Amino acid sequence: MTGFKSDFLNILKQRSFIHQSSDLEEIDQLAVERKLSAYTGFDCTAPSLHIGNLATLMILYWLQKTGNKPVILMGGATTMIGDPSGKEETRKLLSLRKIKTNSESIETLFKKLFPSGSSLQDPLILNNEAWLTKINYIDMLRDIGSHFSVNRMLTMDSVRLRLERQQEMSFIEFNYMILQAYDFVHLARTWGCNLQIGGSDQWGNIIAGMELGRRMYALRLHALTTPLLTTASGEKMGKSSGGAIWLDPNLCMPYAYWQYWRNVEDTDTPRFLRQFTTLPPDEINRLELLRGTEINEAKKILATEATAFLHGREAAETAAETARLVFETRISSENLPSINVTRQELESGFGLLKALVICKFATSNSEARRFIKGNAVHINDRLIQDEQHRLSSEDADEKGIIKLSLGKKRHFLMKII
RNA sequence: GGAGGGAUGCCCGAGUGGUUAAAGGGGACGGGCUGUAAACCCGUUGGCUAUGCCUUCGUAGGUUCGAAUCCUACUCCCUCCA
Repeated sequence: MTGFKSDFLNILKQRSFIHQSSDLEEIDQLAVERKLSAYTGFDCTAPSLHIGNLATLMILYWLQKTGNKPVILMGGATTMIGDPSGKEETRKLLSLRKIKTNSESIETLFKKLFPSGSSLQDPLILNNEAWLTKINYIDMLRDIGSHFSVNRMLTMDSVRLRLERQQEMSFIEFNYMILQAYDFVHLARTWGCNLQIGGSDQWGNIIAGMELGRRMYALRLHALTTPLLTTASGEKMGKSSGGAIWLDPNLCMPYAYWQYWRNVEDTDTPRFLRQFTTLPPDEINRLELLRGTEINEAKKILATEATAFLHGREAAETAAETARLVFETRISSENLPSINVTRQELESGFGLLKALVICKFATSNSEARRFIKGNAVHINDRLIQDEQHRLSSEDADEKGIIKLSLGKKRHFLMKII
């Protein structure tokens, strides 16, 4: 019904992943013949990817699932330059060491998400450091630079928007596009890549690569971008409660990740179900029709499925169960974040303020005081208004657990041992 | 190389000698209403051993009873001219 011959494009269409593309018919044909080899490049500006990267990851997942080959490119070298696309100002240059540790930590995610067997569809994980750092400047200018028109580059959004706003654009950033274009051509020649996938802000960089391939070697390369992810209220996705939602479980626990999806806006739920779960379309259609409070059922499924995709089924079920106990039965689950406290430590006087700082609800005693003043702090569901309160075994339940709560949603356990 | 403008809290931005821990807005967080939603209303948004003390308006000095505000030097950014 969606009109493509390949499963790959049909799925992408159904799940609203296609924003812009080069010749879809050709991509369709390649996918049918299982000759599609698509790459996405990832910046190494942070130690983990975040929710904003998820759409491209999902596409790579479907690509592999439908019998084509995903190629993941770590931007070890391009991160040294800094992509100006979609950014209002120059990003500070990262130290080479930082980039290295970032790329290593991101790579572990890919190894987990795209396990290798020994088939043709095994993912390829590469780092452009391998070739870009070996380039000689004069050769580069003669072989590659000569194919680029500055006139044309100035019309690209990444450059044009900066110029129009009279914002600084350094020469190093101006070159970013050329390096990414070269990456595409290199991957095409060396590994047979014929498609590049990216967020919508990558369109200019991607077609620069397509054009370079055509000019240098008459290659037929293709482009596909995903819509920029925003929430219904128009915010960039992935920002919440003071920061990005990271994909690395060490930076964002599965429980917190589950909570993020549980708390999305109603109007986003159907789209997120399609994009970030692998549920069959029938099931999604059914969930989309839920309205009012029933939509909470859909959100729970969204949370569990999205978490399962990233952290595995078991972690997702645990998170779901923890949430169910905490929110629906008010029993504190053992799986909430916690620390152990000895009875001795407790008896020697354990201030509530200190406890709130330890469990990271507050960053200072002053902030903890403010929370208490604002009626935000509960111990075992009992409102505490005395900032001098000292924790004791009397605060614990029969199992010897003290549950600290900040607001309705954040809980932390202190287990007396 | 010459001339001018600027740097304020998470971000934007007002303030040009005392009532300024610094207006206003945004964001974030908390409370209320709800459905762990949105919208809306209210509150908070430097630190501490806390009716007080300490630190903060690019950096380092100085003037003054008193400085984000005045002076000097330095650093960085921007605009115009060459």
